Amino acid sequence: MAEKKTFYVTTPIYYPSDKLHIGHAYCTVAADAIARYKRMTGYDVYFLTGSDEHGQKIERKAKEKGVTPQKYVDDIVATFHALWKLMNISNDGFFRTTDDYHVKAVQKIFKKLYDQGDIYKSSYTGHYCTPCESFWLERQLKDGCCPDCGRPVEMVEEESYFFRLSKYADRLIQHIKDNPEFIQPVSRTNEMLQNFLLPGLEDLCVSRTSFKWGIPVCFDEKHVVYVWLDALSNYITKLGFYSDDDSLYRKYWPADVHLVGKEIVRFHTIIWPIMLMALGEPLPKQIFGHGWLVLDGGKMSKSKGNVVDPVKLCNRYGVDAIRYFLLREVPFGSDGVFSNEALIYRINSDLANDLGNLLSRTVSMTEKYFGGVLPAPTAPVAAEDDALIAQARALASKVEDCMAKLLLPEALEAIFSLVRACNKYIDVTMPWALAKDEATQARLGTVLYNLAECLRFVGVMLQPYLPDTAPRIFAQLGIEEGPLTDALSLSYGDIAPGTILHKGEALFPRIDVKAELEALEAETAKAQADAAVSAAPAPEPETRASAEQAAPQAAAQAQSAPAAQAIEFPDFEKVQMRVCRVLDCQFVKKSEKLLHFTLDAGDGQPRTILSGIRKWYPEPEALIGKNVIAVVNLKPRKMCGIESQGMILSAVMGEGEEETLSLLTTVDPSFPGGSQIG
RNA sequence: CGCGGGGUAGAGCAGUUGGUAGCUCGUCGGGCUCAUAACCCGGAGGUCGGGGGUUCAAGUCCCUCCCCCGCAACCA
Repeated sequence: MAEKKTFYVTTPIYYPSDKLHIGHAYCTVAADAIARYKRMTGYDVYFLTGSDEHGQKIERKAKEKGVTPQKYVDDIVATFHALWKLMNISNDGFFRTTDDYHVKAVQKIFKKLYDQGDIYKSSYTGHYCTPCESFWLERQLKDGCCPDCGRPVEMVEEESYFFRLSKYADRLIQHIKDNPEFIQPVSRTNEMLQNFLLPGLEDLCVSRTSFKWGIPVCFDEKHVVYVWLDALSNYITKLGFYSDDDSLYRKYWPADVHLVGKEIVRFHTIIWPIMLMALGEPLPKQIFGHGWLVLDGGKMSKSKGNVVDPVKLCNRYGVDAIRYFLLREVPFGSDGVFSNEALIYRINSDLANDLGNLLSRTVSMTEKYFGGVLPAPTAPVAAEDDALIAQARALASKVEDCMAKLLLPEALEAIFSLVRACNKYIDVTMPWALAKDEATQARLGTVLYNLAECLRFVGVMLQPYLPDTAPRIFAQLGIEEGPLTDALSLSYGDIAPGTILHKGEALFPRIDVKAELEALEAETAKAQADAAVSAAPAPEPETRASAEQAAPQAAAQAQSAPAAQAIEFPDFEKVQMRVCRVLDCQFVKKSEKLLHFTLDAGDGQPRTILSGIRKWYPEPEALIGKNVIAVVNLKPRKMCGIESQGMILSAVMGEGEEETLSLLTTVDPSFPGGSQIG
């Protein structure tokens, strides 16, 4: 017998800084359905998921809790395992970035890339906050200060290792063009090409010295390997790449699909392939960027108390109901909407009304009319039988077509369309009428046989998606796990006449929509109340969003800020401010934030300053003729192609969405442009 | 003119090479009584974002405008 074809599918490795939410569950359930489907159709499958445990955030959270980082992640990773067990996830391996084989392999990878010159040492200049020990990007800074602690940052030059992404960019572009399947859905391909690849890649800084919780660079222990390099490698190190035993790697690599969220498509389609190219290894066949499960009432956030917890949902409605919803509701490559209503409607209409009820009526009638013994299909085949049987026979290949393109909702739709056809078949053939007449017993038997056989097909095809439910269907149909439940030998007419059917519990009890929604709302309200209480004493950045809190907090910061950092007079003297008269003010095209000011700053010629205040001054003409105050000796900087020569001062209150801003325009209008401020 | 994706029944979506506008949910009416008050059928409901053009014929092709959503850039 020929070797089975292999299939390697992965999820991202999740970050154990908190409990997993419904979005993680979605991705993993989708990967699980794919893995199960491939196993069912004869592939030798390896399905990998895991956790991404390094990085500064974990280090810090552990410190806050007073435990070691390892202990901290161990505890959270235990909840990952529990969730995947609960949700019937059939992963073959569970990967952790803290596993020792991984640490060693990543060190070897780093060393190899260094030795061959793809990683080089250089220096990195950035904004550094000493107390927080962190570098920040220009755009992350808040008013030029550390976004975490609000203290000023300084420009620090630090030595770092860089990865020559640029060297491989052309090869990657060619690969993407030659393999349209590589990035799915295709719309992401353009996004990556146009936004990153074609404009030119910058070399990537791939080491850090600002924290310790990571994989040390083996030849320079001050440095820790950049978390993405560390994390992405999981897909090969788990298979034994660069270890004593790389048989799994040789067997399963390259991966058939990396399933990833749309937010990390970029890392998987640029950094990861280039790493593999540099290592001389084959690239994965496909990166699939799935959409998100978006909440009806806005974004999920802890402070709103509306984070959807998959554990609660599974306990309340059953794992398969949740799996079904996730797989059915999120279309290929785009977002799906999560709401309690949508969930309950799906469960009721598809699972309870259509599928569960079909099984129930079929088994009931067989028991009622034939004592539970499946009759033989002895009547001549009628037209309606033909159509139904044809649809059943076509099911497996239809599902296969969908699965080949990872169209999971469509695969389920195909299965449920057979379910609906069965319900219709019952209506058309009217078994209860046939039962009343001795002469139509053979026809009645044939009808029930066809229904049982179609339900077997449905059960077989549902196995990858609803692994708990399929066996329950088989149990009521009286068939054993074996050839009759095997998708590869699925053939119409194999269920034996004489099989004993048993009516069992309802597959999916119907949910009372009104009562259920009320109960759920009560729970949400409670969660929100809890969130409000817990947020008050310890407002973290993430939990600070509620409107009531934002303003007072910002005010407190504003008052304490001057006290925090006293500067010497010479420092103050360096800043030159002047009164400026607004000669002209317009929107900057292609920007939604910037206003373009033309000012008389007493320079003898107009001065251009850009200011990101369009939101508060939607009518720029109204500012013409006013006096504003500006810093005029700030280093000029280009934005949107225009050089801005200074900064206009304004008062700011609140932050984020709540931020309110007012230009300082109280200067006596008789003062001319150029008047000194001091 | 930064790149891309969209605007089709109350909601969510399909509409292949131009040829009667469909599906799921909801709604209204009917049928049935085997079944989990489930199932089946039918009706209502659409100027296919606006305008222009090509064509015997445009949701579909071309031009143009408007609106939404991602990604990128941008608060000196």
